[in-house]
Amino acid sequence: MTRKRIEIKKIENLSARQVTFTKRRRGLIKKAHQLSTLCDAEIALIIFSSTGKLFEFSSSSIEQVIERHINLQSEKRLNPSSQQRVDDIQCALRKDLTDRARELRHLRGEDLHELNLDQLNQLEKSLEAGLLRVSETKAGRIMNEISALKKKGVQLLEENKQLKMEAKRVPRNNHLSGDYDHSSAYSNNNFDTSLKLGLPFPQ
Amino acid sequence: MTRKRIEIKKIENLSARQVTFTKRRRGLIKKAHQLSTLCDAEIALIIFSSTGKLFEFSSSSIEQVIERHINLQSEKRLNPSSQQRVDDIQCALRKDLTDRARELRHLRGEDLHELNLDQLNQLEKSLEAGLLRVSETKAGRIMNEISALKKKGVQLLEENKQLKMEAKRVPRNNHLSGDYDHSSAYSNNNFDTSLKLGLPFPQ
DNA sequence: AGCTATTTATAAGA
DNA sequence: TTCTTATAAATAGCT
Repeated sequence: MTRKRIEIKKIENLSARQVTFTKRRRGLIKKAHQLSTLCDAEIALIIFSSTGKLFEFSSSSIEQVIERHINLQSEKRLNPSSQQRVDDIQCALRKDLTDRARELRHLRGEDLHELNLDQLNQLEKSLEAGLLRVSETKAGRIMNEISALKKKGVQLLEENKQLKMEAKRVPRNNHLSGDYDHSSAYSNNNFDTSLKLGLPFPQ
Repeated sequence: MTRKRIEIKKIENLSARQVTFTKRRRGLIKKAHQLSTLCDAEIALIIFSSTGKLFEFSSSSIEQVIERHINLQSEKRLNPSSQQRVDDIQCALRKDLTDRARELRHLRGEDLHELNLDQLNQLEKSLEAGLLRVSETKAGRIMNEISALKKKGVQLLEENKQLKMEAKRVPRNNHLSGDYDHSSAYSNNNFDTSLKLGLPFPQ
């Protein structure tokens, strides 16, 4: 609907998806409001983001609209008792849980026999994309840690110099330990960070 | 929104209202569908016309979306007397669900900022392992398909030979088409299976 | 969060 | 109701 026409299928890029979700969600709710006002309609709109966050709009009480909807539907199936409803909820929850568990198993490479070649291909692509992102994030994190450590090293070095200068000026009356020169440990800018970070590879 | 801008208030003219209702209802449902598809959101849309007619859209089961909505709202009220145990169960289920959702997002490389370096390392290892298994499974599947195709090829070749021999014995009174030698298509054991399987790479 | 170039949606008219 | 069209509104890609 703008700079470029887009295909209506899941937006793979996370941040783009989030931006679009925010924009279109607002648009959708606005349209729902307009329709209810213009045409005197009763509307309930429930939106769960992929992260599980809830957004909703309703021309009146959303409960009321849902109630009305349920009534209409359940003239066929008897008005479900509250116990029945609780059971339904648990059933739905369990189903969601099972679905996600299956998805997780597949992502871990388990129960792959359930999948056909197309699905395997898709899974493989998804894993590759995820792995790429994780690796990139990790690399960024490591670089940050290295920078931080280097900075700290320089700081310590400075501090050390200061201390030594002061020590020269002041006659030493006490011989506290730990007073030797640490600078050599930091003089090499490429000191081994991997040990401190528990990395799988040395720098 | 078109020939003329209209004010968002109830359309008094009945037929104009009905026309607008029809058009905008379609538009709204279309937008809801697009949002659910583009952003992987779960959406339920319930519309009652002023005449009481019901229209609805839902990305999955509308009941399921409503259940989910009710769940969130009704943790507070909903037979709070006896159902503490039920609530506990649901609470646990929902927690599981959230945990798994988070895990899935991480495996897809989303929301990685939540993780520390150790967790990222672990995640990376898990993804690598999963990817390896998927790739292996896929390779195995492909090999099977290739074997099956080869076997089929050999079979056809045999059949073809048989037919040709019979054709020689029997004086040909009819000249049905499709009677030429297919064997060349299969004589090369390394014929390109990837085309038939729609693989991302040629063998 | 804003900004536009475009795409969509749609009010009015046929 | 359906189609057409002029115009308003929504929004994808950028910044």
